Amino acid sequence: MKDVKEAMEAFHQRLRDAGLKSTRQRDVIVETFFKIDKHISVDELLVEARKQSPRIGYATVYRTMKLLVEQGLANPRRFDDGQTRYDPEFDKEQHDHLICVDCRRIIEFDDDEVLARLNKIAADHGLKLRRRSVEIYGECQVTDCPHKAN
Amino acid sequence: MKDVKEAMEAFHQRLRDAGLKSTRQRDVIVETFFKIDKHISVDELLVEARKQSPRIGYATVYRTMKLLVEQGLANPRRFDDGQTRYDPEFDKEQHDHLICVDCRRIIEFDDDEVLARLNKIAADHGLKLRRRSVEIYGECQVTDCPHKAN
DNA sequence: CTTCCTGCAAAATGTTTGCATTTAT
DNA sequence: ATAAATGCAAACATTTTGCAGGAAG
Repeated sequence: MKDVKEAMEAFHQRLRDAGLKSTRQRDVIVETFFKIDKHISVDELLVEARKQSPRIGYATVYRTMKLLVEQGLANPRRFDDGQTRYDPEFDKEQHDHLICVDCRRIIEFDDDEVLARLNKIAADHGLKLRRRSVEIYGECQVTDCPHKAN
Repeated sequence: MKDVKEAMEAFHQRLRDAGLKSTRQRDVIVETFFKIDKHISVDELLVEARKQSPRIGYATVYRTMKLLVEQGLANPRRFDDGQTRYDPEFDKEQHDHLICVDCRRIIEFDDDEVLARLNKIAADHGLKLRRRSVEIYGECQVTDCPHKAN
């Protein structure tokens, strides 16, 4: 997320629009989420948020992330490790993921050619593409993968 | 799966190669899995398998599916509904999925152009594609979607 | 007769919910 | 004042594990 302030404003606007309340906990969680700007899990987010506000509980993080998803500001992702992770989704194209099976490194990509083709495939089946999820799992061919030895 | 017999033979061969045992339960589960040939969940598989062998437990189904996955005869999939489902993977190209968000219908597809592009993307990042997961979520544009009304 | 497998129940995850209390509007 | 949010613990759903007994090689 390039502009955390902008994201927070969008968030507050959505809260107002929905008649929901702005609270310290939500602000801490959401701001942490946008600042970190990586594929963060609820566990990790809780740890970070507690540095700001130590009494925050799991439930609040879950509820806040659900809210962000509903408001279109975050996307839940589930890769191969059983944890739901979240991506900021604000002023940004949807993107896809390349995951190293050796070190679990996650690389984002966005490829017009793939997307165009997926649109065509959907259309050929009478559907309109609303959302897609493209993940490539690969193994390192170079020696820069820190966990390659495993 | 076109040829269940062939699939079972492959399964038994893998068991032998790995020094594992062939049991009634495994046979029932695996044969059911290959016969059904759809994206089946553990729950559904257990129900079906118990028609053949009523005392089969959850754990055995989980363990058998894990085994099939390890042996490369099944692929776990997780779409948007929180359940792990399995696809047979035998003598068959890996394929991808188009999911109708209105009726949850799942259409399989396999597109060389997409695959070629994904291979290139992986290579460009120094990885070798080992596996991919491509899902398109779309909404019906025609009137043949049974749950469109929802 | 040894090793592996099964079924059960218990444990371990990850996530959601109910409720009394607190907080924002 | 009212409605919504929090934190805690309990409930849930799914998957994994420990173990005693049973079956396969």
